[in-house]
Amino acid sequence: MRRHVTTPEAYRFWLRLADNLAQVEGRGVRIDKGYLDGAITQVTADIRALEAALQAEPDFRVWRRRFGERTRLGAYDQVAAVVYGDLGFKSELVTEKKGRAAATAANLEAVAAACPMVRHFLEAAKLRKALDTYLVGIRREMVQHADGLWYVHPSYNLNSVLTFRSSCERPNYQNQPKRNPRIAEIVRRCYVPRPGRQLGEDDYGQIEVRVPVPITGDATLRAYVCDPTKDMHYDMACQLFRLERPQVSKALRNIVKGAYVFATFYGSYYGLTAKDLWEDVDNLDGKPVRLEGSDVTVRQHLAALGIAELGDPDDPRPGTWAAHVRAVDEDFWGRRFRRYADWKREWYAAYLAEGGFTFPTGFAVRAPGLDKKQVCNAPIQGSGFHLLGWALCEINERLVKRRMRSMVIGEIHDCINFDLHPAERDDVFDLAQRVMVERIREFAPWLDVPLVAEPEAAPVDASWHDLRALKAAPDGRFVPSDMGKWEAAFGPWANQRPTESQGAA
DNA sequence: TGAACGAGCCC
DNA sequence: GTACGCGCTCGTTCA
Repeated sequence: MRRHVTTPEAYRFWLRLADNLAQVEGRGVRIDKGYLDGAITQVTADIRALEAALQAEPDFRVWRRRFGERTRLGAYDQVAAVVYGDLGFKSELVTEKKGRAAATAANLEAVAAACPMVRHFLEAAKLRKALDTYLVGIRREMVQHADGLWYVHPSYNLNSVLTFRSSCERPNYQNQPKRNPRIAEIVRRCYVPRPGRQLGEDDYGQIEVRVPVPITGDATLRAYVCDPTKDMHYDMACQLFRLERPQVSKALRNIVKGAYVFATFYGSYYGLTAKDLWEDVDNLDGKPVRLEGSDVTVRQHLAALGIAELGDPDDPRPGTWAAHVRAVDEDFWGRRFRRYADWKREWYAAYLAEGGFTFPTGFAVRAPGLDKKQVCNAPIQGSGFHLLGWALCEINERLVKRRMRSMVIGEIHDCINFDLHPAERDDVFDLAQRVMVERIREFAPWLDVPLVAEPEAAPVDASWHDLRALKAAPDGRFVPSDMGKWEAAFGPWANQRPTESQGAA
């Protein structure tokens, strides 16, 4: 029987990463204090306005009657008690421990159409999250440097995650809002580069799909990440919704990617994914999703095929959406990704027999009582982060050794964040490309699939919200992927050079 | 005062 | 038979 012991190389790598992340913490990320103070004032006022509108609704009298002086306009349990207890709406979801009607956005969204009070509550709740967790959280952690400017110093941990990823706190730089455009702008505009410089990122593309290829040996997954003409999210969208690829919009592909493909790889199943898909295609920011280049909604299209209802996920009757997604699940694991499914079974069985498992990066887990999902996800998520961590070490050490002015200022699991000197921008992205895509094989010789690095940059002196994708031009320089959009938004690309006083590199 | 809970944000 | 992976931070409630 194999004994699972972390290798000396893995220990050395972990200490090296701790050293490099300590340097990253020491530098910190600059904050636009003037903007932050203004944003706190503005968002506070916006919340007050929504609270006033909420209180003006007739339904609010019921809330007031129930809670009186204890009324808290932001309390989830209060709005749930009023809506599901007093106003007669039926709750679809219950809380985990106490089994009460859940006040989640997913549950309340169904009520909001008929109840303006709930609509105001949900809108205010989003802004409160932005204000309390993010804006006020940033201000609490902000310190002034000798240059007179303000910075936060997010702290990275390498000892708190089961899968040997990092975590981050005070503030958590790894969960700053991104998906909701309005909230993302409010918060990300706080983060700015040092004067005369620009923020940059380099992301590992699809790392969580590439890493399992050598681990599981799945040939279908290998083809998806090696053949640029293949796209598994489009393929799954076609299969799930019985469409041809030109009929699948980007929006529908993204829904399938998050609500089906990744969820299923992570261990979910049709009982949950069918419900999420059913709801998501009917409500993308309040609107139903339509077929590409057509007025027909996805729900209408399914109805025309004879699939008109979700059905009971626990007992799916033929002709329901749940039964259809169950059949897709069976095809997903039984045919399409058969080898991946076999690997999961074998990997978990070996864990039960041996009491542990070892990542390809040399990290060993010896812990009883882990379930199959944890055991199968850990080596993939953890190893993906280790690739990023090794690249961060190489890049940071090189930038320091060459006394470059550009610096690594953060890390978010599969991406590295930079504060760039404009004159060094191309050198940094070139270095990152070579380390992340080519030299990474020195660290991970087991990696037998190509990796891709996806660079992004914001204009000089612009905020984290203004990042845009770059691509390598034939001359080796990095230019905006969409030059037209860049220049429409930010002016001539030629302006993204160092100022006179900064000189050349 | 601290733990538990429920909620929402990220990859 | 399966039954969404890994984190951090917030406000409220309750002992």
